[in-house]
Amino acid sequence: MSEKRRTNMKPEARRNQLLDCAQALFFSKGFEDTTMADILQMAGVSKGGFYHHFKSKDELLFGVLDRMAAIVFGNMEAIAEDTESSAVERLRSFLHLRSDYLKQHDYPGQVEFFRAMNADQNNFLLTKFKETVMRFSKPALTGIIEQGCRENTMSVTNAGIAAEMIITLSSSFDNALLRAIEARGTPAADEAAVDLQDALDLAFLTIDRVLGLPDGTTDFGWPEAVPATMATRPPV
Amino acid sequence: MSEKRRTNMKPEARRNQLLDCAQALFFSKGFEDTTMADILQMAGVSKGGFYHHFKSKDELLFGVLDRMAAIVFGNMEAIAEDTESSAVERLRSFLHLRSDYLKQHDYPGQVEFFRAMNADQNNFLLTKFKETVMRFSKPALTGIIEQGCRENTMSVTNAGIAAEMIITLSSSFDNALLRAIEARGTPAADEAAVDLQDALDLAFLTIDRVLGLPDGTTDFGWPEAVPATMATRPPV
DNA sequence: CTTTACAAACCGACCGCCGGTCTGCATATA
DNA sequence: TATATGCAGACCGGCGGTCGGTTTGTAAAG
Repeated sequence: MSEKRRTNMKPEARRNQLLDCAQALFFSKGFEDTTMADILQMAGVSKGGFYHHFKSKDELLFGVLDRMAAIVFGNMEAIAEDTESSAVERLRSFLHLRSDYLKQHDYPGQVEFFRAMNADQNNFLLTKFKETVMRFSKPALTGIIEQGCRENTMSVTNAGIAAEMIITLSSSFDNALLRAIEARGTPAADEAAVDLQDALDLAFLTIDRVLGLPDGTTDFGWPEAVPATMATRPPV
Repeated sequence: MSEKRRTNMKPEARRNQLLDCAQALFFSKGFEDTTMADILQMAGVSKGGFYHHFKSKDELLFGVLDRMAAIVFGNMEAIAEDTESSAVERLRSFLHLRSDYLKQHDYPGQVEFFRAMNADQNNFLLTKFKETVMRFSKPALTGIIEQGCRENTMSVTNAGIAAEMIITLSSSFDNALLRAIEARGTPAADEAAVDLQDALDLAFLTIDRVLGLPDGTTDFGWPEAVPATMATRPPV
């Protein structure tokens, strides 16, 4: 009668499948609103099966983030190992990684993603995501700054601390971005767009000044970012 | 037989009592690890009684934070309404609110508090705390910066955005502070202390430069902060 | 080509707990 | 006594996680 189909898979394959399902669900429904039952149903595996591969739901999240980071920051190694270019050039490349990524992928989707990540229910996910970004990008940026100091184009007393500050700064305009996204299609949209542009400009101006570079050396790398953001469809 | 003691209280009194209990528990055990049962037991009230005054556990947290902020940022109004002093003086006063608070209260306790707040289980609490700080302090700081622009001592294009950035910056050394706290009593303590000092210095240097002030204009306001931190007792 | 043996993958009923609801009672005031 | 409201506590659905047991792949022994 009822077919009790069962598919044994190799550990790595099953692990990846579970990570796939979890990633899709976490980033659509949110971390807290995704239940183990959701994941199990989507993967077609039982509770016992799941907990054979992961020891908790949190670990599953960490697995997702680490896997993502490994992919997203793949380009970073090229910059990190680039010994030809000047420190300033490498810094600019580094800072453009984010905008390059945004431009190359479906931007409206990214905006929705950002919106979802900043909801209360995704607090934990967002924090862990930021931690992951910090972990993966700090070493490379530190190296760049150290090179800049050796070349006398940058001047800081502690490259690691400066790197940390810059990575923090890179998300200092998140608030403005979130407000701009929420303001799409409302009367407050124009003011929010100006604020967002100001926030972007100020963030990179600050990076210049922290490192002792001339104003205007660094930029977001996507001049049309603000209009592009405002042009995405507001949610119904 | 069993005495069914019951104490009807005035709504405001009961509300405050519940906030007191919740505050004590949230900041000792953490938000997620504090159950409703814990709070109810401590307050000596039933579930029905509690939910008559608050509609959820989250709302209780918001109540705690708002009440705290109203007290902690009480001093800020004096600065905000101070029309005598120069913008730079007011900025310095504003930035010293944090160190003044730390100095005046039991510092080892504050360190433990900070440590606890940064644990995973308090993620939500910490985020909401930061949001509250932002909400309460941004208007005052914006006003100060606007004054500074009028007086031509500061130069920014968007005072509100600059204020937001500075408030973000003020917690940019949280990472270094956390590492230093965790390193107390270990061989890595000295290096962590140097990093922390560097992070503090860089944060305020950055504030100077964001606002176009001479280097060294602003500071944390507590030169002995780092040794004082390292001297607190590490946990067993 | 079996048979046997064992580890690994997997199942799903079950558990403890948590935040929140609901019905109804106790108490203060008029 | 009538009414409003502070309050009690049994109850609920759902959650993440556990555990004893079953199925499956595999490889050595017969």
